[in-house]
Amino acid sequence: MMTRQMAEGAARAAGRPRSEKAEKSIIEATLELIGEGVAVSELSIEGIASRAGVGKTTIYRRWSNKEDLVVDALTTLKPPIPPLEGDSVRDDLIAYLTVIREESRHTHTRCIMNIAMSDSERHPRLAARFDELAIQPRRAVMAEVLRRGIERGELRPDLDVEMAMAILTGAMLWHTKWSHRAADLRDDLAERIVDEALRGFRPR
Amino acid sequence: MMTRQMAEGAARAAGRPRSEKAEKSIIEATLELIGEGVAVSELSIEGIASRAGVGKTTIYRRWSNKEDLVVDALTTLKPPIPPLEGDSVRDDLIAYLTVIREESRHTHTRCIMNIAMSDSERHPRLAARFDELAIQPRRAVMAEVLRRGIERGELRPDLDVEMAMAILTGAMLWHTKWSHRAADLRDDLAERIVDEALRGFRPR
DNA sequence: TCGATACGCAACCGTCGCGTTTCATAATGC
DNA sequence: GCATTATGAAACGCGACGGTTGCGTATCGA
Repeated sequence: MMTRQMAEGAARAAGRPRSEKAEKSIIEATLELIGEGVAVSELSIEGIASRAGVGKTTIYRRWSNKEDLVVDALTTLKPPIPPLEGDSVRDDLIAYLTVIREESRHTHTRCIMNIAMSDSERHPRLAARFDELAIQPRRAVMAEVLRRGIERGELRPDLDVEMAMAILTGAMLWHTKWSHRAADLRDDLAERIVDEALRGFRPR
Repeated sequence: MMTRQMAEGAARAAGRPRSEKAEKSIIEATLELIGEGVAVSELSIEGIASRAGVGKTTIYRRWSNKEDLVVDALTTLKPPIPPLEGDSVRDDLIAYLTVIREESRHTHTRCIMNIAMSDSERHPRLAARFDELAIQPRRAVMAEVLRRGIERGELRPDLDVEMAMAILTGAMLWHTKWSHRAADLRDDLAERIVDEALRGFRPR
């Protein structure tokens, strides 16, 4: 991994090997802090070290700067992509949006998203990583659902898949971010979004 | 203004009055820095003072902390809401989304939005202010357009206005934030979003 | 056993921002 | 003129953090 500090391949293990546990707890602490709403610029190596029960040295030995560490930390995020094999496009989309909604309920996810969005200007590498790990896989899943729907004849053959994804995902994000009336966040939100959107997506 | 440091009403002007110019340049500098992508947590009074050509004292005399200052700065934002009196819902919506799109092209707007979104967890007052000044007026305009459309019979009478707004605005935000293919950001983006969305919004 | 490397910890220096104070100066009312 | 208040500039002590170094210890291969 480019961002890592040497001691990966060659190097010959001559002395005490690096503690796998230390590394894990460092990354864990980093993700925890991020999950608690600490912005990248506010993350301090000292804070991470103390949270991880680790010396600063141990961190600097592995990563030469904060951004490298955060990039590696994000890498460990394995977003669970739900398998969508329902009977209909409607079922799959509702299941998908429900997952998105549940995720964005948790502060952890929200903070990570915030970082991805707000620090994207100043930390393009972070943004790229986040996109690669979190956004793209979901896009792929959703695109596949929509394509299947087109094949099955549930959706218009000329449907712009990208546009459809933007409408569905955008509507959900908008609601979870800016909704002001509790009524808009009812449990059937995903269902209502999908039903409204599908009106225009189905063949006429 | 609650957040302001006294010397507003009573107090009797006994000595040298506070410089109106200094106050303006402080707020201006604050907005400039925010516009350049500096997060609230990274904003420093010193930085603002030096940018504004002002002593720190002058700032502390007026605001007791950073957040108060930023709140006041945001207050001066007067988002221009375009008058939407087109011939059709389609025209109005396209005009509206085009404005949103143009705004989000400019780094200034993007950064302010970033702050509003990412700092909303830690600075609820900021988020509330931003919502009041930037979000709500736009929501109102768009809701009015949609309601007019319903009255005119251009839109389904049972259309959920909130949902429609979420779909339209969400789709545009999603595109401008996460779009990866240049093709998705073509000049006719607003038009394409509106046309796709309206398919489901019109009476059948 | 020995050399090498990693470990946690503490100390270190340099930088930066905060919030305060002091200073000479400028603008106002009496 | 005189008292009063504001101004920009500079400096203060303080704490947080970065990044480095040394210490004593732990864990590896040879």
